[in-house]
Amino acid sequence: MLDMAILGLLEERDLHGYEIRRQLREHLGLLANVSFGSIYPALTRLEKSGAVVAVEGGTSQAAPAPPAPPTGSLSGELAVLRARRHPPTRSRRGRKVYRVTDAGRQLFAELLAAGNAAPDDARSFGLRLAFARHLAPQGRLSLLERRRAQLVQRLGEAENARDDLDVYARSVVQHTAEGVARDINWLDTLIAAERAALVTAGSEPVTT
Amino acid sequence: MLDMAILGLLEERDLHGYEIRRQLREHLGLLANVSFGSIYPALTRLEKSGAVVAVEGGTSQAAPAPPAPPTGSLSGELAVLRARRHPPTRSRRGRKVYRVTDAGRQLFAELLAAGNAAPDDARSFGLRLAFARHLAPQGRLSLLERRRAQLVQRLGEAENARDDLDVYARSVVQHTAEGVARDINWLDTLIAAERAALVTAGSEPVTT
DNA sequence: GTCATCATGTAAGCCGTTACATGATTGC
DNA sequence: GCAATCATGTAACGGCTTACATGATGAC
Repeated sequence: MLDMAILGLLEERDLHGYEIRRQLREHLGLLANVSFGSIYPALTRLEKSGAVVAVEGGTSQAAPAPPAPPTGSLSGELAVLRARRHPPTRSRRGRKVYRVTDAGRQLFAELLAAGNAAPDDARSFGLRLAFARHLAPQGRLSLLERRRAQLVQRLGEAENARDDLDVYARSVVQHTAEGVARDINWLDTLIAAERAALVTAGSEPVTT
Repeated sequence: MLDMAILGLLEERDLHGYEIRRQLREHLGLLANVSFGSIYPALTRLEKSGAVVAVEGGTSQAAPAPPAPPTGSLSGELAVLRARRHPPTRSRRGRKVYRVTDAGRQLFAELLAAGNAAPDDARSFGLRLAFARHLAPQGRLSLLERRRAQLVQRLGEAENARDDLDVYARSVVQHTAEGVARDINWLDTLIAAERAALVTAGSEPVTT
């Protein structure tokens, strides 16, 4: 899961470990507490497996990045600008900047599509959805629908909402259930949007 | 954390591993997927450390349970009734039924109070709150307030809500933030209730 | 010159998982 | 008598955390 997150971030632009962590915590919010003790080994692993390479950065800033699909990605450009803001000067010592390889991109695609039935928890779902733009339209749709089905089931099972719980336990259970219901509504709007996009895609170009 | 959950459940009534698991998934919803591979070792560990004992059950049903503080616990009694519903007959083979000891109760109290500053994640907080009735009023209050502070902080940090995210990532971040805000509101009502209870406790007996 | 921040890494260990192995009891 | 469910346990491994160790750079 961490691997997927790292590859996903590197798909936008080249990064070093320290930066990756920051992106993870600020950017995504999910995986907020991921520690260096996880990231560096993960990067080493990915490098050994050929999914990423360390570009002896110097001044070489972000790769042009994959031609960037028209799907709303001024994000990349803005990011480059911001990165330039506090001066890139010289490559501060070590700073191993990593770049994703073709193999890495493929691995990312697999990881993203994987768990295509595996009961993914909230975190892994959130992460996948955050990278959903790298997914084919149907892939997005099935991701959303799968998640929805899971939540519906969970809600159903919780319907045995025991009344033999004390105030506190009951409050927790109830609040959780409401949260799940809310998530389902959210998913419904997303699913509707995807469906709409799928339909219009046939006739006219999508305008995000 | 599992230990705490197990002890908490055993504090209501004696249980065997299989039942514990069911309670965990149906009852609490949290820790829904906890597996036997976790539970049995945990029970063994707890038994070795003297926190629980295996009562060679036979027909000996739930212990009278600790005198049960007046704080709304008809739950225990109802539970005993239900347990009796599908016939206790004879003790089906192995069925190691565990009972919490005094040491176990003390351990539970410690575990419950612990992390009294440790940034507890949603799960561990939910679990603690679910067992909040075993906590002193001030303990409950500080549990709630600590959690609230954490969430507020998290929301604050997320306020750097980047606008350079694509549709999907942004949706995830936003939805998550709304969820946190919702949690804070919930905590506020709980905190208010606790405060009110604290105040009235001085003058008249609490009527839950 | 010293402190905060940036930056990388290693080692030990926790907490849980999956997969496997086994067997009793009940219902049909 | 066979399957489904109840019930307990073990072994291997995975992923992430904490704590530790190290050092460069920039600000003041």
